[in-house]
Order: sequence, then C-alpha cells, then structure tokens
Amino acid sequence: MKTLELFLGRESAGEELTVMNKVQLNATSIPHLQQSLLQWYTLFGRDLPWRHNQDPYKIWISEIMLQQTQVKTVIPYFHRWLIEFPTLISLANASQQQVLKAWEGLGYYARARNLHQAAQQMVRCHTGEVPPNLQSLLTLPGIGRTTAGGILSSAYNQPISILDTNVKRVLARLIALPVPVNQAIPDLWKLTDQLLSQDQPRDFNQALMDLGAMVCLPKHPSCSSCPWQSHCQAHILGKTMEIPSAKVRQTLPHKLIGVAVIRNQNGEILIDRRRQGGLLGGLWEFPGGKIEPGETVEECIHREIQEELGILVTVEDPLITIDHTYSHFWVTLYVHHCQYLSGEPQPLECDEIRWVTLEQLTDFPFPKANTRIIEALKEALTE
DNA sequence: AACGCGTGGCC
DNA sequence: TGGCCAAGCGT
Repeated sequence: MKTLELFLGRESAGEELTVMNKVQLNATSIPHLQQSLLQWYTLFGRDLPWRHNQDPYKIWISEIMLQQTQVKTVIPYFHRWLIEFPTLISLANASQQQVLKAWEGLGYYARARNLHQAAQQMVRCHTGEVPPNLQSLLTLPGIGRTTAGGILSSAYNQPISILDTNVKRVLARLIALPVPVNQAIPDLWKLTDQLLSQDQPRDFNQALMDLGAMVCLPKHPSCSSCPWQSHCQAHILGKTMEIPSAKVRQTLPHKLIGVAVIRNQNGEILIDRRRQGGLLGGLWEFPGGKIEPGETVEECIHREIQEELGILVTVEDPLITIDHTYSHFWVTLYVHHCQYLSGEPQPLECDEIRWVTLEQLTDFPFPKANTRIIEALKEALTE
C-alpha cells in the first residue's frame, strides 16, 4: 500500500536525523479526500467578492488584504479599493500617500507599501500584468509562497498549493500532528502538495480554506458536518481540541508616550510622516515620544518636540488619554494641547512635516490611535 | 530562525 | 471583557 510518509520532529544537532514521530497518510485515500471536499465546497462554499471573477489583479489585491485579516474586515476595503484603483496601472501610477490612505485602518501597512511597489514592478518588468508563474511572483514584494499559490490557483487555475493558517489547522488535525505546527512546516507543505487536486486546484484550495474558516474552527469545530470526518485522525482519536497546540503568548510590554497637538497662530496643526520601513512607516502622526523614567508628561513632550522637530512649545491642557494595543506591545498616549513658540520645524527624526488645518487632517493616512486624537480634537475645537 | 508587524471580530 | 485569533511576509 502506498503511503505518504511525513517525518516529524527530527532532531538536528549535526548528527544523523532521528525520526521521533512518523505520521502516515494512506495515499489511496487522497482521491476520496479531494472529491468529498470539492463536493462539500459546491454545496457550502462561501460567496466572496473576489470569487465573482478571475481577474488576476483583483485576486492579488484580495490575497494581500486577507493576510492575517478576517474576511469580514476585508470586504469593505476590497470594494473601496477597486473603485479608487480599478486597474493595476492605476495603482502603479498612484502616490504612496493615496495607497496608504485607502489602506488606513487595515493594519500591517507594509502590505500597502509592498502592493504599491509590486504594481510598479509589474508595469516595469511584467508587461503590466500579474505574472502567471511562481518564480516571477515570488520576486515581488509582499508575495510569499502561500499568496503566490493563492493567486496562481484562483486566477489561473494552476495546481500550486497553499499553506495558510486555515490549511495548517485542517491538515494538523487530519493527521493528528503530534508536534506544534511551526515545527512541521516542511511536512505540511508536502501534505498540502500531495492533497491538491490537479484537476480543480482553484476550487480545492478555496475549499480547504473554507473548511478551516467554517467547519474546522480553532475553538468549536463542527466535526459532524465535516466532509473529512471519517479520515480525520484528530477526530478519531478525540484530540480535536488539542490540535494544533496553542502557542504560548507572553504579556505585551507597555510604553508610556507623550503626544503633542501643536497649533500655531493661524490655528494650523503640526503633523509628521513616519519614516518608511518601521512600525506604521509612511503614515502621519502627531509628534511625541516615550516618557523617560522620572519625567512628567509635560517634560517629555517639551523635550521630544525639541529633539524631533527642533522647535520650542508650551505644553498646555491634556486633550485625551488613549490606550492602544499593537501586535507586539501596547501604549498609553497622553495627548496635550501645545502652543508653538519658536524655531523652524525640521524633520529631524521623520520623513516630512506639515502645518495643516483641522479639515485637511482627514486627507492624510493616520494610524488608528491617531484618528482617535483627531476625533477628540474636532470635538474640542468645535465646542 | 525567531521576531517585527495593526486592527477588529468574537466570546 | 481581556485575551485569543485572523487567507503571512520580510528580515
């Protein structure tokens, strides 16, 4: 009997590889797994906007937006995006600020910067099309193996597999993976490769993700309605809830930040554009910085504004205090009204600075925590 | 190879 | 309701 053998949890350390666990999937069951999943998909697959046609550009946009982001969150962004950037050319010709503004609120902003760069790269090197092959796709910023597989299977119906969070969970349960998912990535790629339907790769990949998103849920999987129930080793062994093993999360560090809403005699407000590359790169913000030990908020803001912009301000009343959680830390922003005193503002620690009116603020892309400052400011100034 | 990278939904 | 989680990629 043919079997697909997956060797998991090898020991490394220079010596000969030691097989700690061997998981086998009966190769003769693969056609049945494919057919039962595809049949389930025709009955229960989701009706999603990016499944309405096979335009590679739209498929690409959806794949990027969906990285680490729920379908429900993506849908309105996807529609707005296609109105503003209906074609690959229009995206390539847009400014980064336009692109970031359309992305505002979606998070992981490197995705938007990469999308913009990749569009320009496609125009320069790929005749203005989303390249229909794996090698070329992987050279584009923001496109890794799973996204490339998603694009090639969805847009071109090519038999390229994917391994996203949903697929990892489904496959880990299917074979009752005895180690954490992250320790078995090469094996899971082999498995998703082996399972992929060569006849219907588009539907198969979409079906696999729908199964993970609708049935094989992290917390409460509906095994009774799963087309793979009779093949699922986790279900057979009663280990569905333990697989995949949850990853340990450590508590997020906390940062205290002083933030300045600086207004000049004309009532204009000073904002700065964050440097490319790092956290929230390319987005605008109200200037400020970390409160040092033993420092008051007022002292911090006065110092930071001098260091970052080379100007003097008087720190006045508090405007708002905001707690905000990022992916790897959380902050408390102590936001104060400030009055501009002297000096010519310079972009010492940012890419650009601007004096803008209250109305103009909404033309710039801001991170979420800063849009809350803008709302508070509008309330304060219209009273 | 582990870590940096946002935000909102969900309970 | 605070914590977990989501169609990953780049470095």
